[in-house]
Amino acid sequence: MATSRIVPQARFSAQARLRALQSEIMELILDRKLEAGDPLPTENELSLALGVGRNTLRESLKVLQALGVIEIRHGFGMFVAPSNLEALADGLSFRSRLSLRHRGVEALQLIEVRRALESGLIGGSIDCMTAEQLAAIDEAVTLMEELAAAGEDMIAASAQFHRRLFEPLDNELLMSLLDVFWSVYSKIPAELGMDDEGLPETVAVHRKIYAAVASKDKTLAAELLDTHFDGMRRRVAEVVSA
Amino acid sequence: MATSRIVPQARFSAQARLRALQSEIMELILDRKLEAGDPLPTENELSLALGVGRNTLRESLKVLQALGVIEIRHGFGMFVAPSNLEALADGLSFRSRLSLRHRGVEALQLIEVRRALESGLIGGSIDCMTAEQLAAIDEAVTLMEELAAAGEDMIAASAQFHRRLFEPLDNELLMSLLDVFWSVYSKIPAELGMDDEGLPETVAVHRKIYAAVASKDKTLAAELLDTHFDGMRRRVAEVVSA
DNA sequence: ACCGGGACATGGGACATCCAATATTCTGTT
DNA sequence: AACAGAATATTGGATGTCCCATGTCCCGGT
Repeated sequence: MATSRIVPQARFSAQARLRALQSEIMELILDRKLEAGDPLPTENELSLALGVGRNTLRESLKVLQALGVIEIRHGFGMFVAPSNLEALADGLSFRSRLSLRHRGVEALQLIEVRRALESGLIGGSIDCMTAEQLAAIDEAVTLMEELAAAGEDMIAASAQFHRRLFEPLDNELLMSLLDVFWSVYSKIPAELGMDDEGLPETVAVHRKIYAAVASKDKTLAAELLDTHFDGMRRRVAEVVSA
Repeated sequence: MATSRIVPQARFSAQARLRALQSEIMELILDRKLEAGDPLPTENELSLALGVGRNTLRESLKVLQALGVIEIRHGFGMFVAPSNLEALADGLSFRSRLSLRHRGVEALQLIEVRRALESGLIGGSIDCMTAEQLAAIDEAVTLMEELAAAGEDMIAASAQFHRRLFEPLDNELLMSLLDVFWSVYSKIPAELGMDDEGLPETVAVHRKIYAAVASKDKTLAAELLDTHFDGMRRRVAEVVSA
């Protein structure tokens, strides 16, 4: 191997090479102090700068796009993306669906993590909740009740409810995570052929949670969330084991 | 034939097309009832089956690889991947570094989420912890103490400690999330120019947490974790606001 | 009979070169 | 001044070609 190859990247495993390329692009963004919304060099410039073919570069760029690092606009250019973990939902969702074919372990894990997050953070959210935000939660519950009465799908309304529960924390990361979990969770009933989100009990629990939050009862709110997710967990477990 | 393909969802943005292609591949995996470790068709077969060029297909495949859906082995083939969210760390980590650069709010959000997760799940972990797992935690604390005494870097040891705390739950999703958070968190001190993980107080807190876990005191363990992360939060907040 | 090395087949990795699709920007006409 | 269409820049996608990594298998040596 004394033949010191001129090749930029040594003969590391292919996976490592691709990741290295991605890292290089990210470093380039950080080095040039680009911020969200700023344009990146064009594909041609980048492929030249990094010494790789445009096609190889594009593979990395698409990955970065999927990871939510950059935004690619056809015919215009590439830009540093604003925060959003949405893309991760695809991978997670796929994995959960795959797991549901066996014993649903991943789906159950997802619910467990979500339970810990929501019941663990509700206290802090109650602390800094404004009257308007409380009213927005009330509104979401009311919408759920109406949809449930009409027998319509209320998964989206439920998501909005949970989202608004934690808006006071002003924590984008948490919001993104909740969105991801929700988008995965929303596919579970369809995959299992169950329809539990429409149950009147579910709506009632949400109403109770709202009441607890409104009365600033952190312990009760946390408990209710716990039982809510516990119920979900049990239902999924039942269907899967059947 | 492929030429006169009327392109079902043609007029959607290119982004949507790429995502659709990824979905098609995932559907294909699910339809064929492939499980983790099973081989996928070759790139050529897939590009033929899906009616796209091999290059385009590869872009999607690389994305799926990054999302942890498939595993690509050079010269051998592609396989349905076992669980691993490691790749997601790249995106998260990048974004956090981007935000640390000016505001550091995301760092605070990250710590908050981590606090909720760990203090919310420690109880369940204590419930199903074996003697061996407890011993492993003890070992991790001891390692931290030794490293701290020697004045060496103990971030990795700290990560191992937290990881072992939640091993009893056997929740891969949680483990992956903790890894992600840790990989981001480990970059915070460097990015902000602080060096707090080496403090003797930190080690002492970890020892106390171990003691609480060993005595099955869920409440105390959760409290200690809370204060631990709260301390972190305060230190980061100081540096950021300075 | 057993072991090892090398040829071979398979399949992913990388690149160059087209051309198509599309968003922005400029320009010319009204 | 305002609008329509052309020019341009940039990404999207397809194809062909070659390279290289990995696994398999045969064949020869021991």
